Amino acid sequence: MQPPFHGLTEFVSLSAQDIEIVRGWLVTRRTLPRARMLRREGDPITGVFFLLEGWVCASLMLRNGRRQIVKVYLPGDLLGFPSLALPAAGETLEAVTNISVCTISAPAIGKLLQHQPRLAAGLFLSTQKERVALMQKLSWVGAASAMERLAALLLDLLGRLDVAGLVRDGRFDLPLTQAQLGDLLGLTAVHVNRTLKRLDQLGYVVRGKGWIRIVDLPGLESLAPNLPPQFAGPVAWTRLGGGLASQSHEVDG
Amino acid sequence: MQPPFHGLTEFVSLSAQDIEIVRGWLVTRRTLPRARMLRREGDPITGVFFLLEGWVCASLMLRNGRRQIVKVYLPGDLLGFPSLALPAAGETLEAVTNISVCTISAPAIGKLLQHQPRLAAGLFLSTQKERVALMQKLSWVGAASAMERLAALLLDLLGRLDVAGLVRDGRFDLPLTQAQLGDLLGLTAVHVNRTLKRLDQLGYVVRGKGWIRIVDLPGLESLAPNLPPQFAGPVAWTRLGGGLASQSHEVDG
DNA sequence: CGTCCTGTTGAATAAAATCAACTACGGTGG
DNA sequence: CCACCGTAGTTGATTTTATTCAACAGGACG
Repeated sequence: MQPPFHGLTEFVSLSAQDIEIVRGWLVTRRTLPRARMLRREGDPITGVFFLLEGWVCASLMLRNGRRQIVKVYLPGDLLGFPSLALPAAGETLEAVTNISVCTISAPAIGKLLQHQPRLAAGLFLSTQKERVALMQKLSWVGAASAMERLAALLLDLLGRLDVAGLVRDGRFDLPLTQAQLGDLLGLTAVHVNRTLKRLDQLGYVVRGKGWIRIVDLPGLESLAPNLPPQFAGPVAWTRLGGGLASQSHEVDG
Repeated sequence: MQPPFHGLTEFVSLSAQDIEIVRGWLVTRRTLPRARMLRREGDPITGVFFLLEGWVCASLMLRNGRRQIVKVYLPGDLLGFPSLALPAAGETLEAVTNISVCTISAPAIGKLLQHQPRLAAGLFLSTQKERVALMQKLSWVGAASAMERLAALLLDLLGRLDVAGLVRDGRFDLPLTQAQLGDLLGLTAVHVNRTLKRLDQLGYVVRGKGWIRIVDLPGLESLAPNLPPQFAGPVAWTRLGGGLASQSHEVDG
């Protein structure tokens, strides 16, 4: 299987050395079974992960006993970056399915940030993209009804899985339990169940065990409170592919 | 007034050239009145902002007519980075109070990412910190009661304003209206009002017009669903202050 | 064959939203 | 100077949405 590098080359074109480094990550590849924790909140920070196959979710535990899943990671995603700013992990990373991941040590990231400006810029922009996605998720949970949240989530997953080549005829695997969907959207499992049933009855989706099919895409899109943002792509505002520009600290108002 | 650079030096020590660049930002300083938009969702991306004085909030509009404030920025914060990954702004930036800001053009950020590895690494980690904060906010909105959300928000503001030297005896200015607090926490203004009143009556806080005082800090902390995370600080996992290390793509499992 | 997990459904309950007044306040303009 | 208006805060009554509690069905798995 071709490693899913689409996320890394989205914003910048990598140098030969960059590519060599990324390929180097692959030697750490290993598989983990469903429900295994890659890390728990509070664990010391060892590094980050590159997900090759399967689904992973990042979650926070709250003192009131509830948990919030803050992100579902799909093949090609980089995991664990937020905790780099912390002395101990701020998020639990749990395999939702059997997965295949690579490990990248924190010092390796440090060296990369110092010596591989292209790759570093790519990671930087990729991180900003994650922030945008997180902001949108916050807007779903904070300001949308259960139906709107579910519609937005399904569209988000559809788009991201499509990029990874994991959608056929609008149908994709959905390995999350309804309880996990609830933790993700700030709803109870019971309410997720009722809402999914309603989406089904209204003809938006068809459900099977472990999968779902989007039947009425325009309908779902009109239900969703916002659409997945368009990203800038490699021809961004900065000529990161260009030669060495002047180092003057150019500033304008 | 000393410019609030505490956020920039939190993770890395800057080189002389880095510092020169940051000081260069200050020449773009300007003031804007309360309620002025720095940018609207959909505007073309010109660059990012460095907030010197006042409060700014970043928000998303939803199609259902509601809006979600995703972040309140305080003096010393860098604004607008997430939209660098987008062709058009993904967030509206609005001055909550009269403010003083600097502008940094997108190409300037691009050059910085290529040629100033220290500063770039500092911005990178600062961005990860923002992600952690956003993840926590998502957990409040998705999995906490109105009282818990308000307690967590007040503690967050207290801590951040304290760093900026804007707290005296537990009291700080709170220029947000109750409607804005509602948009921030995923509640209605009416419910924010009732909840604040309850926090007051229970002896956690004292309110005045435009300010609030935290009277029972331990009490509020026990109410909050999670505490502000500790950040790694300048002695992080990576020797960004050290000399040039080998460029080998070090990886471990 | 039993047990656990996941999904499903119903009934009762709780939390927050909605609707509607009303107050206080600051600014604006006559 | 004062009347007026819009904004922000407050409170009560009612409704909606989602939660909670409870029970049961189907499958997977040991």
